[in-house]
Amino acid sequence: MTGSDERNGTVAPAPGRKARRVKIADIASAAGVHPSTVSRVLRADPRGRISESVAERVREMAKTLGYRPDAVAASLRTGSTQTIGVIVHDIEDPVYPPILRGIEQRLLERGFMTVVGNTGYDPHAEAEMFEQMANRMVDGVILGTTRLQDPVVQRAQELGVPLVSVLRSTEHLECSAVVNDCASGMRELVDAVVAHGHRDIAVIAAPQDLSTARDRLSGLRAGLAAHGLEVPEERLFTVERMDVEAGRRAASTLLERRPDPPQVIMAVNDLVAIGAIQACRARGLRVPDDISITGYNDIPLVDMIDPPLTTVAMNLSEIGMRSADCLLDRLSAPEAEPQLTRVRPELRLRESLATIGR
Amino acid sequence: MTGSDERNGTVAPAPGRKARRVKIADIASAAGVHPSTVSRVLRADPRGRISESVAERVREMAKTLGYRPDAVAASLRTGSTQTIGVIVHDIEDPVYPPILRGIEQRLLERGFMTVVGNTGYDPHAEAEMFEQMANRMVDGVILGTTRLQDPVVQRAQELGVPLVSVLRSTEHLECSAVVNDCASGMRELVDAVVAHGHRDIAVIAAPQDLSTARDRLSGLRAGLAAHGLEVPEERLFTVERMDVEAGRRAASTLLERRPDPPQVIMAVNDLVAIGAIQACRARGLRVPDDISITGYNDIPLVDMIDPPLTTVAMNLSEIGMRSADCLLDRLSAPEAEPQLTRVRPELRLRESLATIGR
DNA sequence: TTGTAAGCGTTATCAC
DNA sequence: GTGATAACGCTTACAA
Repeated sequence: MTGSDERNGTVAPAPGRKARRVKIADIASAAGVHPSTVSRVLRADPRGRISESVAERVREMAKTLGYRPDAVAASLRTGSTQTIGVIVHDIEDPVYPPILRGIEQRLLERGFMTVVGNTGYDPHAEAEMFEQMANRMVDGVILGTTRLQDPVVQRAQELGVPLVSVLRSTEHLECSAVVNDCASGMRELVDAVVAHGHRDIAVIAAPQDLSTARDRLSGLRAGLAAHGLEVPEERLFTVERMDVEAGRRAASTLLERRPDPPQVIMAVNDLVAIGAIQACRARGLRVPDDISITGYNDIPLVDMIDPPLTTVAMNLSEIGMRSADCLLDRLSAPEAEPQLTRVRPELRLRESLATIGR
Repeated sequence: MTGSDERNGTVAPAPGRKARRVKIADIASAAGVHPSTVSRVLRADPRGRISESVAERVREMAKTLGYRPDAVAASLRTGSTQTIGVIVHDIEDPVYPPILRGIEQRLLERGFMTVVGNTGYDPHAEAEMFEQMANRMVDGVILGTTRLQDPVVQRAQELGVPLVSVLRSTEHLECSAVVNDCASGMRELVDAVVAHGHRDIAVIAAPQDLSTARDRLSGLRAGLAAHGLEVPEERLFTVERMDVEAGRRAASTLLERRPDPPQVIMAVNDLVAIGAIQACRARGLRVPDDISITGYNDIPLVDMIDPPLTTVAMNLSEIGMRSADCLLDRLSAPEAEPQLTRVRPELRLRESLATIGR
């Protein structure tokens, strides 16, 4: 029974299906006014002032007839769909859901809907998806798959499609971006690692064509440099994809290569860190007694794994909301200069990082 | 450079912005044919057969001018947006991303886009969201928030909007649904619990207005009955929301109520189970030495927590794909009878379930 | 095989 | 204040 009273007055469509949809013209003739008047009333158009009596009658009629505006027709006329597109690599990657939630929440407040597309890490799919969305279905795009040089960003400029990059940015900030402040997060993490007595540090990084991966590595190096340390060549490894399996393989390689394991493995993200933990265990190392591991992201449940993972928590839903704000700004001011917004993350110290007696 | 050759022939819009968008009429006059001919060529309309020479010329022109079809205009004309809506409670709930991925993947293959909406567990938001989507923006809806009696399902019928329920179903199958086979999953789990020697079993269930919650509880009872067991009133608890916090509170209450803890707590899902683990620990109980815990869902990382959680893995992406298939079927055959599809889950035995010596 | 013309439902811009 | 009218860009009978 909840909410059913909201539909009071709605004429149930005759059981003989497919009741023709009520349109503005129907309301107009029922209320004895012109369609344009109805339109003005329903959109509360501030220009054409309508007498309250007519407005009342029209609203009444609209409700009685069960009028539902046709968003497609309105879009064709106005050139705006009140919809924005979000492109992500893989919605199962735990960084995306909180971002999407932030985006969606903010957009909904402003009357926008959100269409989502997965690329499955395929640049071709990404381009294709963008084209589809750009074909007038969306008013703008939030790109969560941005590479340092990204053809999609360029294409968006060609087409004049408002675009904001989220989570990553392009090399020369060709478009506005809202990112995590990876460098500062990494520095805090490095400070903690060093403060725990670690000196022999191995790193599992990711391909440097992603700004996140690059910022994390450079932040890490900067942090170490501040302590007079560095990452020797043979302690630096790279994964192609940032998942558990890749982390496991990289850590295995890492542990094979030298007889003595490092004191700590700093992974480019939590999934890779988890893979590293598994690889260490597989070789009989205890974590964190024999070797410490750090991640990045603080994805759900990493505080519950064994051992709880030391990591850096991005403020993902905030990043999402900011990117939505940013896109909405661009819709109203398309010519504005691209802006880079950095959202600060927070260090999460947990048991996977042990203190080393010196 | 990848893929840029695909845009060969595209005339870069003059730097003097806002190049008017190329439309079918432009191609028509450029190619010296009628717009309708262009339309037929571009949609590869099988009826109006076009001479290959004209077709060739038109395609050529379209490419040269950088034509991009206007999806909105086409939708207004055809009445189809090639878009479907998915409504979920909270995209951060880990059950949804794999489902969305399955849905999106399948729909994309068939040329559909996916718009997603979060309700935040608010029935009013759910109804609102459905109305928005139904206002001609989508060809159909996949509902992931279905309650046993769901006004949205009824509303979809009124409006003639094709709708498929995913993950849950309505009481009397008013619409097609693709669900996990909760009952059979629970039975398998109960068999395992009993086989491990447990007899004193506490249950944290969820409100029975969700079909999943109901099916799990009835499956659990049926499973126990098969072993001549039951859940006494004082061992049955209910959480309002299925998250960690609620699980923690329920388990605390449970442990307070009787001096002796049960041998095992079977939680309605993994998050609740994790809350239960935390509550047990907070009261000084070791898991699984002093008390066993089981979950349901096998969300990411529950195999990595301490202790690894015994649970049941739904086949979520398959559920997603099937629901997409089901919706597409309904688009072509709207009058078909509602179908219930059950997808079988798999038991995941892990350390959180200990063997009890008898 | 191709052209003609009539919309799809809405809103913007005029007039009155 | 309200009405008339013309698009928005595309598709599709129907004609030729």
